[in-house]
Amino acid sequence: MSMADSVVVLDFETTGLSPDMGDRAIEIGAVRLENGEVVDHFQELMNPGFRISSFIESYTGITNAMLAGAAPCAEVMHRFADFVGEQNMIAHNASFDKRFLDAELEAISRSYVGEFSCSLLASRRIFQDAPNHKLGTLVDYVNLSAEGTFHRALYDAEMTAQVWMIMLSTICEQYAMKEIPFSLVQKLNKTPKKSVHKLLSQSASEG
DNA sequence: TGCCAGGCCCTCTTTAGGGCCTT
Repeated sequence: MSMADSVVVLDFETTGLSPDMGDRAIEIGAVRLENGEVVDHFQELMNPGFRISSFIESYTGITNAMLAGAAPCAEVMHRFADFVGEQNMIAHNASFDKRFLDAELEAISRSYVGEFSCSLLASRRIFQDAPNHKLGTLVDYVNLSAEGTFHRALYDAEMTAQVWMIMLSTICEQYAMKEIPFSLVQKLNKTPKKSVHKLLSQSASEG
């Protein structure tokens, strides 16, 4: 895996489900993967400028008291944009995190050039026998030891990264491939389930 | 103030509905 194939696995905690409805990020966590290893990480709380609901406090464990002392979203997102650089990104249900990344970066007139791939869409194709494809379920399914707290940004990003790497290893073993280019995972994300085997077989035979 | 999404995927589908995922 070359430098160009290193990726940032990220996860947002937010005030709700939709930036279009006024929801904001309250925490960003991320790890950078190179050669199948975590080589860097990022985690910061950020103050959205208003009180978060008791539901979000209990869901995430992030309290209004914790956010009162946090830097504003704008300041944190500038640092995160620098962390991401030009790299591609992965998230579990990437469409969710992408919406918040887009909204928070637009608010500070920053942008990114990397592309997203989704571990949820990939797992639905590769781990078709999993009971469901929630992150916590997949962590159990691939026999990872879960010794942290879910619904905190860095921990969820770390777990997503571990599940992601096991997914790639599973593909490599089943199809005798040495590496999985990011472009192939993006194709996989959009391939109908019934065509996944054909896609991976052809990719393997093309070297 | 309070409203509260959206993309994917299946099926009893395509003139649609509902479950799964994310906070």
